[in-house]
Order: sequence, then C-alpha cells, then structure tokens
Amino acid sequence: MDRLTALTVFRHVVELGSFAAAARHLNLSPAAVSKNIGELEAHLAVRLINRTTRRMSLTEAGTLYYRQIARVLDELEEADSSLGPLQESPRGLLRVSAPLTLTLVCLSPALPGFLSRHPDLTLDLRLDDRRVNIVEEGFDIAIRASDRLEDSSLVARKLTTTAHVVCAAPAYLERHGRPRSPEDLRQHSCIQFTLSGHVDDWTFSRRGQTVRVPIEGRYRVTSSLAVRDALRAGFGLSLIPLAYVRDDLEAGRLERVLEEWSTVDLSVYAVYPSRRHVVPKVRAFLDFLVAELETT
Amino acid sequence: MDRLTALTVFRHVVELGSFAAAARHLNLSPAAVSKNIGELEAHLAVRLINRTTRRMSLTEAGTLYYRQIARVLDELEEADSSLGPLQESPRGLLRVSAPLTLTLVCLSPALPGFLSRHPDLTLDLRLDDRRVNIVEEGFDIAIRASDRLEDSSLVARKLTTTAHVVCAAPAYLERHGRPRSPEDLRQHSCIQFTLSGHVDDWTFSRRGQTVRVPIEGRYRVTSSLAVRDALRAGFGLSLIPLAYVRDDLEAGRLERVLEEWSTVDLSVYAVYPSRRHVVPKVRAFLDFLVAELETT
DNA sequence: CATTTTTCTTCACCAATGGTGAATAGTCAT
DNA sequence: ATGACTATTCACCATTGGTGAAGAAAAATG
Repeated sequence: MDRLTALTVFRHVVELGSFAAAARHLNLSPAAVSKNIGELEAHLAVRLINRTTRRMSLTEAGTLYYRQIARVLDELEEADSSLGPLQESPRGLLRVSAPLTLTLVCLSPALPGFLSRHPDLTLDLRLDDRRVNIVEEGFDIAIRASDRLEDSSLVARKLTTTAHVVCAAPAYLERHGRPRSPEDLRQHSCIQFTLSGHVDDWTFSRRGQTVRVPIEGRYRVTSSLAVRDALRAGFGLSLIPLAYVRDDLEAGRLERVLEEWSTVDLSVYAVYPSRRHVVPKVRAFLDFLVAELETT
Repeated sequence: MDRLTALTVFRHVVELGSFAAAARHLNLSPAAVSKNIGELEAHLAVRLINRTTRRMSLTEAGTLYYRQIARVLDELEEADSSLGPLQESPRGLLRVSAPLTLTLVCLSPALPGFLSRHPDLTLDLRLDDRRVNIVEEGFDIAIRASDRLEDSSLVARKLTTTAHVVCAAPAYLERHGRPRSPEDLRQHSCIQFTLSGHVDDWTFSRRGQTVRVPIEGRYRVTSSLAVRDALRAGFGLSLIPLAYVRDDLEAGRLERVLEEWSTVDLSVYAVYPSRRHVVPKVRAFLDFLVAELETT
C-alpha cells in the first residue's frame, strides 16, 4: 500500500461521501479506491468506514483519523509549497512539440497564463501532428495524442483520456436520418480524420459485443478542426474526440448519435527523455499539462 | 516515488548525518537512499542536501523542509497510534510454526513480552524445522528460515537476512591450525547441519570469484544448537548463521575464520495464507517479528 | 413488489515501480 | 600515494498498485 495515496483516498471518500465519487474525483477506478481503503484499514487494524453499496458512514475511529490526517496532508502540502521561493525557477527556452487540434482546443487559451506565471521562461511551441523524434529534433517535451503509443525508451506520462463520439449537425440528421446502429453508418457520409488509427472503419462496443464497421465519405482531412467545421456545416457524421466538440454539443450545434456504443479512447501523453533530471522548466510544464488536461 | 518513504528517508539522512548511516538504520541499500533523496529533490524542484562522498550539509530549503516534514511524520505516527484503543485487539488462539533454533535464539526471550502486551491472545507455538503445510495443518502463520524459498501461493514476508559464518573454538584452532582459504577446509573436521542446503559442500565468494569446497566431518546433526555446542566444545569448524553465534563470538568462546569470504545468507520469512484479511492476531505477530528480527 | 440502477468488492492480470548488486567516481584519512 | 568509505548510476527483477470485468448488494424507480 502506498500510505500517502491511501490517506488521500480516504480523505476524499470522507469529504465526497462515497467511494464512487472519490474515484471519479481522483481519476481512479472504484476498485482502486476500495482496495486502498481496505488496505489502510488492515494496516491500522481498525474499521474506518461502514459501508453498503449505496451508503457509508464513518466509524468513531474513522472520524478521529480523518480529522488528524486531513491536517497532516494539509501541512505536507504546505511544506511542499513553502519551498516555492527557494525552488529553482523554471527558466530558459522550453521547446515543445504538440498536436495541432488538441493544443488549440484544450491548451492554447491557458498557455499565456502559464507563461505569465513563469516570467523567465520562453516557450517555443511547434504544433505538429507528426511523431517527432524528441532527441533528434531538440525538443524538451512532446505531447502525443493517440489511441496507441509506440514502444519507446522515452518516458511517457499519461495526461488524460477522452472518449471518441459520433456526431453530426441537426440539419444533417433531419435530412439523412439518424443511425440507430453502427451498421447504419454504411448508408451515411462519414468525414474521415486521416491521421487517426481509425480512418476507414470504426469499432464499436456494447455489452461485450464488438462490431467493426467500414465507413466512407467524400471528405478526408488531416485536421480535427477541419473535421469539426465539416460537422458543423452538416457535411456528414464523424468519429471525433469528445473534448473537441463538447462546446458544440452543449450549444446544440452538433448532436451525438449511437451514444450507447463506446468506441476508441484518445489518450494524451507527455513524452520526454528521462524520468530523472527533469529540469524545472519541464517539470513546470508537466504540472501545467496535468492541471489543464485532468479536467478535460 | 513513494512520498512517505522518501520523507522518512530524508528525515533519517538528516538526523543521522549520512546516506550510508540512514541506509543501515532503515535496512535499505545506499542506492535506495540515494534514489529516494534524488527523486524527492526532483519532485520539489529544489536541492535539499549538498553532499560529497563523505560530507553533507542541508541547504536552506532542506533545513526548512526537514523541520516541517519531521513534524508531519510525527503527527502521522500519532494519528496511527491514537487509534490503538479503538483497534480490534488481537484475540484468540494464534497457531505458529517456527524453526527450532532460530526461535530459541532470536525470538524465545521476547515472546513472553509479546504475550504480556496482548492479554487476549493465546500462542500455540510448534517448533519444527519441517516445511509444514500451513493450511492443512491449521497454522495461522509460519516462520521459515531458508537459503531458498519454494514457490508457493502463500504470502511470504521477508523478515531478515543473516549471513553465515565459519567459526571454531580457539582451542580447536590452536590444535589444528587456522584455515587460510576455503580449500584448507578439506583438511579440517567440519560439523554438518543436515537440514541446510549446504550439507556436504560450502560455497564461498570473494571479489567475484566463487569456489565450492566439499567438506566432511564426523558430526552431522539436524540442530543448529547442537552444532553450536559442538563448536564450543572444539569439535571442529562449521558454517552457521551469524545470529546463532554472535554472543559466542563476542565473548571469545568462538572465533571466525575465512572472514573475507562471503557465503550463503539465511533469509527468514513469515509465511501466511493471505495478504488480505490479515486478522489482528496475525498482524500483531507480524509486527512483533519485524521488530525482533530487524535488529538481528 | 419487481426491476433497474448504482455502488462496493473481489480477482486475475499486467504495467509500473522501487530496491538491489555491481561498478564507478570522488573524497577524506592515513 | 594509497586505502577505505561514501554517494551515484544503471540494468535488472520481484513486488506493487491500478484496472476491467464480474458479481453481490442496496437503494431508487415505476
């Protein structure tokens, strides 16, 4: 058991009122939360939480322990933070390669704030959907969005995972009908993002059943933003990361279809040469990425 | 990095004044201490300790951080301890199988104290050098001392490792001479512990070189205590766990030979059925074993 | 009251982690 | 100058911790 993780998990379970809520908040699986709490209780030889599947309450020991460790965790965070003025501040040139759409959609608005907080830092950001060779091309860090990650000697730090969704403009759906199953996609015009791992066929899963449907259309493009524009224009359906179209969905400009089917996930990684000697500028950027992307 | 481990390591490095001393105190390798400190510094983006190979000093940040985390660690320990009155106290019958000599030498004196601390516990201790089948024979936990551990579905928790040493009584050495190399053992009378993995030949290593020497003698016995008695009586040389003869060596009743050669280690494990649901009585006994054996 | 939904638990699995031995470089004591 | 000891680094590997899936249970819903 990682004691600190377990204490953090315990704290969140108490404060959020359920294992499931704590799991969501901490980006852990419910199994992990259950395991951490169980092992903490075993370690302490005391039951901290009485729980059933929908309800929980703290024991006397749990109440006492929560009060104490919440303070301890706060003090620990304060101890870390208190070193701020003494830290080597991030400085110099930071060269980053990042995928075009992901950066424009998810990171670009926050980058000026990041640079404001680090006045000694210069950011050289290359938006590029190629898989660059970090070492050869002189990058400090790269962001990769992929439904798969190639084996590499580089360190890959997972930042977030976002699902793909199938959607279209309401006007398109009114005109061409709403697909009710993945097979129905064969009769539809599908916009294809050619840098993805699912150009010509899309895979769907539901209740353990997986289907793979060939799709086609008249628009193939290497930019997800262009895909989004085409979607907005009612040019067809597409399978696209949710993060890129969340605003459109909320505004009603686009609608989801086949919602009860799940498809591929898009995992976002930060890739950098070494886990050790992570210089302050890379560390600062990593922290920034984690903060920005974990809420996606 | 396990943050709590790293903080504990940092604290001990500061308080003991060196990486090596902290390593010894914490039963870690120097490499582990170095790694933990390095990763803690990387995590904090600040240097905590300036060090050369023989000297170290705290930085300003290190001094500040040490004060804070020492308090945090104390409070955490206090939080754990405060649950004592609320813990399920160990109760009932605890059935333990343990090897004869190890228990008599290393554990027996402390067992009454353990039982005093747990008034609701009854200990049924079977001293047996056989490899018992815990589940079949109804033990809660077994201690195994071995230079190898068979693969098993049981949980094996390493408690300690003690080296073997070759020694004899001074009178024996005066009469028969002192072996200067492992090969010299061929000309000596060697007492053989027949339950060990090295009955008929002993393996020695030095500077990457390993030699295996057949040995023989007129006394073969299944008890290390009897071996020790025979050693004391000047009956020959033997390869025996240091823990069993430490007092005799310190008192001058026995003398080591071939000290610059290393031999097999004796690893001591606690073996029990499941890592989970470690009931309080088993946990209490495990904690006792750890405390008793880590100073061996 | 039956069904559905959601939660918590458990297990086997596996990717990630943390400790290690060995080698090396550096520093202090002799 | 040499020896002894410490700290660092690396490749390795045993252990660990998170996971998906399945199942059981309990609360919500109709």
